[in-house]
Amino acid sequence: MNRLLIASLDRFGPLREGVRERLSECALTSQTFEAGELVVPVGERSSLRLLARGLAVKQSVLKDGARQIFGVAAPGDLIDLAGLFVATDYEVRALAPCEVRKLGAREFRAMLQDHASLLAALCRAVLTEARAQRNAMVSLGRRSAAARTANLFCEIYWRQKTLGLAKDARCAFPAVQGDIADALGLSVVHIHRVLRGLRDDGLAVIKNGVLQILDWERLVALGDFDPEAFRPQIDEDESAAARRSAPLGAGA
Amino acid sequence: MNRLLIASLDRFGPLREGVRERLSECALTSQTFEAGELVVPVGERSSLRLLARGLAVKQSVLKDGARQIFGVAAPGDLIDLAGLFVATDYEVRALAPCEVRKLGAREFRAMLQDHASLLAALCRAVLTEARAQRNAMVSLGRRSAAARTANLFCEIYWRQKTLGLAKDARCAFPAVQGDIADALGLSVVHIHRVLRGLRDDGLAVIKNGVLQILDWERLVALGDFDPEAFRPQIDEDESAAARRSAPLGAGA
DNA sequence: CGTTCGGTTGATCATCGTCAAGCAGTGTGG
DNA sequence: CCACACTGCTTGACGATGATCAACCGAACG
Repeated sequence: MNRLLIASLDRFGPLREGVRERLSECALTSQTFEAGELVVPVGERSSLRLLARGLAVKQSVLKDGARQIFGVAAPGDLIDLAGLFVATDYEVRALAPCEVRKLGAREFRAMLQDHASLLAALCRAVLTEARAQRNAMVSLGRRSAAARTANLFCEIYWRQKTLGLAKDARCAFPAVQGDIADALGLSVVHIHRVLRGLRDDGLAVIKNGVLQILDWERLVALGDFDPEAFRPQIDEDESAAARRSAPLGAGA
Repeated sequence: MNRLLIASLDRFGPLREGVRERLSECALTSQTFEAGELVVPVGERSSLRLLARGLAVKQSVLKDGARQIFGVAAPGDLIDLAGLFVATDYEVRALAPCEVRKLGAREFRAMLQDHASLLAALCRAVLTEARAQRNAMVSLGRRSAAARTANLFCEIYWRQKTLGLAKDARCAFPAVQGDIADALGLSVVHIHRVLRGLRDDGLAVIKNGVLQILDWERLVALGDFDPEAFRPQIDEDESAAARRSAPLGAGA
């Protein structure tokens, strides 16, 4: 039951052995959400929530009703890192039916006190999130509408592919055009035009919540995509050393 | 000599007493940079660098020569957090003459092993950076050129004011129009027009590297500025408890 | 004294947003 | 079974925001 959580934290590892045991003994509450439901509200205090299944977005709704999406969460992602020490400043909303596993706040905070390697893993997870955000900032600030869209499609596909969630150049992306618009700082109408452009040019198609990559190379070139921006920020030396001393990483 | 570093980390505290002692014994190398000089190159491995004096920007230069600025660093900021566990993905460049104090990588990493409270402080610092980035994402994605500029001016002024670096509604902001453009995802020409607009409307003026706020209320309203986005992500409960048990925070 | 850098201005143009309308699929209640 | 409403997609017309191009100015500097 906790294997996924441990494997996910291990992505940002190395986790010391004591933590794994302790984590595997923890009670996780599992919750499911329908598409469109609010998974984490703004102002929530974090309790280490893991997205186990489905897709969700981290977003903020502005005073004037506009929305900005900060990132898309895939299975294995910790979705309330922003609330680690204070209340979250964004909300999480399900894009598709989701399963979320949650560690109690008290238990979680107690573990943080005892286990530095857990804190280190979380720190790396936050760094990874920050890096992905910087990629999005480049898109928002300096890339054309088509390039932004291509970059987002590359991200969505690439991340799911590394999780084994893509096949035949297809993966899930159950976002409506309004979601894509709010992720890329564009209008719905314009997103529609860009989408048609990508389809006409044979780069990618999105249909019925499924993203199909037609020409990966050209999509990467158009979107200036760098997979490095989404790699977990693990320390190569340290993690290699840890793997030697404690063989067997709980595979993803 | 190390007092500033300790005070700065304490902003993200609480730091346990042992860490403070250990930090105060560490040798810091101090470096100065002229305006325009490269302070931290891309791909550098972090060694806990503190901006002690001056202003700098965190930025990335794209393949096509375009530039995106991710944030402005003020005195007391840790500027190479992105490289905590891997190589930095952005560079840091001095906006004004800067003084940077740097802890050696080996020493720093050794301390991280021993002192969980230092790691926690760094984690909070990273969370703070991530939150500021999200504010910038909202600007880039959903705010007009004038609102973006107003928001940036509010940030620059507010942060320096909380450090005691502003007086008479003035603070340092030695950025050329091209810098502001690259921070806000706009062109130099357009920034110039926005700047003139803000001046004509009596909101703010920037001249000779000095930002002068003329009407804070209206600037905040125009920029939809929320100071919360820049508050250090300390845990209110924990830090209060720590202050009780270990009175005396080395004041900023 | 020429060069460079930054600021300023105007003219023109492209990207993208807004408005408006129509269409398809889906669910709902009469 | 059939309006009806609702949501999301599509398309066109129009306009605004902001980019690009070009030129000039002033200050700093070698």
